[in-house]
Amino acid sequence: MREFTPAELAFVKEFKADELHVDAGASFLREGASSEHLYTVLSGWAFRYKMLDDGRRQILNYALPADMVGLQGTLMHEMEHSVEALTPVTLCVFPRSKLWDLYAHFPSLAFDITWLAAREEQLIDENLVNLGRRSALERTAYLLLHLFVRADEAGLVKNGTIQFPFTQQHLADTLGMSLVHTNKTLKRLLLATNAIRWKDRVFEMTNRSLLVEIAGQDVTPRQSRPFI
Amino acid sequence: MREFTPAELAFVKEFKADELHVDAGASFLREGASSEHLYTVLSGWAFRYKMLDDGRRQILNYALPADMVGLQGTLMHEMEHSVEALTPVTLCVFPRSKLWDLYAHFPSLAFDITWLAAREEQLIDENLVNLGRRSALERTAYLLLHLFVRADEAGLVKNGTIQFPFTQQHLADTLGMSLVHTNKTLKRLLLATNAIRWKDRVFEMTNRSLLVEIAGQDVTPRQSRPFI
DNA sequence: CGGGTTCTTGACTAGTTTCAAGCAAAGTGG
DNA sequence: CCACTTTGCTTGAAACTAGTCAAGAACCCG
Repeated sequence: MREFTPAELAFVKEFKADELHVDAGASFLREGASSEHLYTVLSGWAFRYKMLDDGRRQILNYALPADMVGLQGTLMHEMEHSVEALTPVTLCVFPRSKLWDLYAHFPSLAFDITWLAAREEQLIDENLVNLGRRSALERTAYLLLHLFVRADEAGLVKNGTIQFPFTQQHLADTLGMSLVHTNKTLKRLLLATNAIRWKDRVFEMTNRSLLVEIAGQDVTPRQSRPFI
Repeated sequence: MREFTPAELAFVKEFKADELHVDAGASFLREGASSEHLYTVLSGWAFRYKMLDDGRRQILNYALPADMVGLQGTLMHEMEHSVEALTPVTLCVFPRSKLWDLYAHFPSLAFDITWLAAREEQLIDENLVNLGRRSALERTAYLLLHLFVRADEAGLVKNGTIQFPFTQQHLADTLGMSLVHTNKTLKRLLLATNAIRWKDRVFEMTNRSLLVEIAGQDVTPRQSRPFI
């Protein structure tokens, strides 16, 4: 992450109106609502999702510490997706009203926000390829790889191991598959290959290169990124 | 689209380094390349896509007049997707080097760029839900609705009719389905419902509300948008 | 120790891909 | 102007993949 100038730092400090704690399972941004705020995740996992009228849910992406959510709602009239806390989450709150000041006076920060938006788009693009063009097994392997790398970037991996807050239902809703089929695919991945371990909310990649081979493509971590 | 101030207008004019013509079928931005330029589509259709190593292709989204492509490649080190002209396309070229000047001196334009990025994200989000959670029939109906509305926004619809440049392979690669199944689904949509007509590259929506009913959700057009 | 949520499994059904072949329209070159 | 090739569309059958239903096991929490 790049260094701030003192002026930027002062502004960002003031920009940060508040800190917000959200319980696991609570949606703090909702589709259809016009959001007054923009958030940066300081700790915990959240996910962006959309629901269809009949209850089908699609998880679009996950947000980890240093990720920003709610920009769409701030720029457009209303949110087109919801965001739910997967674990207890701490958020940094930016009032929408100050976003314009930021653009007017701190172009470097404005640039960073655009960077973050472009990065988010990149992640969804990858997810889209995953759903559209990969088989269930490849898809699942790729998602796990993706989540592992992102958790690693956020510093959540400790000796090859992460605290993994997902239920299989979450993965199913991310992968666009049914719960049952996700379970069976996961089992195939676990037993047949032994490339991963996942038990009691703890996830471990025991054979990364094998997982990469199954996924058909590696996921490379970001070198640097802005943090606002 | 909002009005520019004279100063903005002057800058944008100068910013526009060049105009570029691309033949149908040519990829003018490529995954893995570091792009020196940012483009705005002035006329024609293009599409963003990603390829897997074995040749599978996923189309991520389409770009119509007034849409911007290549922002990711300008901000990041390299492009993570390619862009191909679907019809002959006219592009407006912005040199990457001037993007920073734009942010520094024209915050309103910077804001517009962020708006466009957020809008693009919104579209991919919708596409993701479509692939992940809708059946083949719903999915196809929704895509056609989506394309029709966007073409309409861009002023390409003339008495309920558009020049439709897609092959069924394009739709298949957008929908994440095989060509054969796309063909059969399309036929089901055509015959069983009579909600659309598509022949000789000309597309017509003969029964919009029925199509909406099949898709399970309507697509509402944008009211206003920036254009750079 | 319940009672709820999550995970697991098998059997059955529905949806989708693959393969293969034929057709139609458009484009190319002798 | 007519073979000939190419590209895109269409169709049926067979094989495979994924979803649904149902029920039981395991786990977690108060």
